[in-house]
Amino acid sequence: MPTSQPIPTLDDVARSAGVSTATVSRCLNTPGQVAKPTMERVMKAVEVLGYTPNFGARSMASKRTHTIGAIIPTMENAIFARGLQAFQEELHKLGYTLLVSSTGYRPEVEEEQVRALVSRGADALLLIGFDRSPETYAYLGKRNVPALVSWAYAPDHSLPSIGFDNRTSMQELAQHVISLGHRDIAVITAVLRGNDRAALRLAGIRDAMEQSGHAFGDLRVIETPYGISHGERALDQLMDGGNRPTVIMCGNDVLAAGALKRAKERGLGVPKDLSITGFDDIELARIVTPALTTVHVPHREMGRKAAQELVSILEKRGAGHSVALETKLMIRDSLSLPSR
Amino acid sequence: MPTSQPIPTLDDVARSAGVSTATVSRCLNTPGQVAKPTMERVMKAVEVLGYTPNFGARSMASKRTHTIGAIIPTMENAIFARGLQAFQEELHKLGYTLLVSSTGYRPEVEEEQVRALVSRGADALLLIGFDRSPETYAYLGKRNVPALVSWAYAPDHSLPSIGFDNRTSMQELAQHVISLGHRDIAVITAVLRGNDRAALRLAGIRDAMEQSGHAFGDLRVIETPYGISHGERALDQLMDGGNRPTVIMCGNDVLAAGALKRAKERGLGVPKDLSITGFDDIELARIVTPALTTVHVPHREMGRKAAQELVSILEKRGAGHSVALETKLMIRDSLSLPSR
DNA sequence: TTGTAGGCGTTATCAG
DNA sequence: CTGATAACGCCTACAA
Repeated sequence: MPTSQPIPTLDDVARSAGVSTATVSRCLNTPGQVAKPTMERVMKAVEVLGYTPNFGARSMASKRTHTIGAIIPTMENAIFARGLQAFQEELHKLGYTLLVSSTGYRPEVEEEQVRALVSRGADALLLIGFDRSPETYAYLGKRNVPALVSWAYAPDHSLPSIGFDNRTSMQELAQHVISLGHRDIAVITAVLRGNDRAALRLAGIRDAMEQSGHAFGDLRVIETPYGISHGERALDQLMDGGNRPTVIMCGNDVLAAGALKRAKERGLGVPKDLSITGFDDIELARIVTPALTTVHVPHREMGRKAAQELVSILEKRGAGHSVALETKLMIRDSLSLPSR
Repeated sequence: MPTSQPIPTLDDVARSAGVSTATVSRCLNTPGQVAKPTMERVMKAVEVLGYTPNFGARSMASKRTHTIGAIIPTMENAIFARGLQAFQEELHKLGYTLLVSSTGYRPEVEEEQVRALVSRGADALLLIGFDRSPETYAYLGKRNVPALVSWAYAPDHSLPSIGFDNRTSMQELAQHVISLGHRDIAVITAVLRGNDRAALRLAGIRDAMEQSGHAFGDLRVIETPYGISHGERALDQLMDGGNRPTVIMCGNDVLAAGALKRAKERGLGVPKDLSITGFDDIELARIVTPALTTVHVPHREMGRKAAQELVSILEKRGAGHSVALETKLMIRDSLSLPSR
């Protein structure tokens, strides 16, 4: 039975090393200003007592926490998991800690989460996309919390962003689809409310259609939550109705994978009878058969850059500037000429 | 240009509402003990000033942070992402916040992370598996930090665990494989160092072989990092050598998906020429063609239960008890009788 | 180079 | 039901 030791404090270390608390604090924070022998005595005491500084006290006294908060829709989405992992690794390198919180794609809880992270002392925040309540923006401004938007790019916005242009990226893919001859297009998109990335991708498809000058059947759009099974169901809805599309463009790879799976189960040849496209280029896209034609997004790079920018805003006290990352069309096998 | 307002404190709220700080604190923490009109005045002031309590100060005064830390190998692994998401959702329901940290599968950094989380005031910790340095265990004991192990189950260990028996789960799958007639088995496993889950799964395969009483070719084992591409490479190694296996059992679905992909590229029919099995049953397993025969692990339930147990340990001040979760064999299409 | 002492924003105890 | 007031553990001038 381990004895529940009292947690050692700076004071305990000071006493044990025979110095003042100020000296111990200096050993830990500004090692340069301490004489070597003193330093050694102190570090020894730290070691022996198993001392770890109390974060709350430290942040209260110094007004800085070296903590950065991130609010994402869900970690279960591979793109966020991957970006966040890179974000946290980079943060760690830079001496910061990550505090995560997820909304579960419920935009209405974001403000509460922002407040929670700020109250926990987050020095700055990483947010996904621009679509959020005015109250949240107001709070951020009022508290003067540095914040950076990712997974989106809009240089003229009040918040700096590090990401990519969802609209033109999807537009490029749509142009390619159209150039192949597709005129009956359907879309499976993530839920649009509170999700500007999804909305912009859909807009990109419409842009491409308009600009092509061709005539199209009406664009059927199914809006559905994130998840393979939702992609499967959406495909059924699309194919059970009359006038079937020759191509289904999906808002992300997961929906596309679901649609693809279901299409095959229904005996449809992909891409022979039906073409399907994705977005994101997660590993899943390479693994399914046929491999998904999709848009590659540099999630890891985005996470890394976001961390660097946030820290630079914090330490250089600058305003932060936006960075556009390149996406890339990944031509694979799930898209071909239309079957009819 | 937003004016950078000074951050309001309890004091500001108190002054603005014409009450003492104690009353404001009570309004926020024990609303029952405050008169209605007072309450309203205070909440109004809170609203107007945009007050958010300072976490550091609060935790310092109350000795409790309502924060639980989790240290996982990486969020990029879907099983952890999923479990963690459920963990955080449940925690949120129970009024707690999650602090995450990842080791990137480098066991040597875990102790530092434990200290970091504890110093940040984590009331308790969630850890993955049992394989860690004695120093880490010692620190946990010394500081008396409640900790719970997940993704593993060992009721007789010093730390309570909520998870499943990796060894017998894999053993069951191996028994099934053997019962089908396979005698040339190869294994692709995650790196074993610091990963008892992987080691136990491998042991489970050996158990099944021994207990079957059959004679086997020697068990070739490839140890490789996490990732689809590593699964692909491992398959090449296995199939480029002489005496090819009739089945490859993989330590997780991601490695299996990589192996499967590569096998198909090499023109091998799966399962006709080669059977492949996975472990975890992530969505990927259902999506690939042929669908993976694997072992289903209730990741979400594990995360949820872990959160509940941890909070119960904290609030009932009990020792915590271990819970074994059931895994389930998922018979799908990537495994069949051996081809020879 | 080292020590002293005040203050950071809350909560909790104890009176009223 | 409400108000003083003493911690909580650390940092940082300022002094020595």
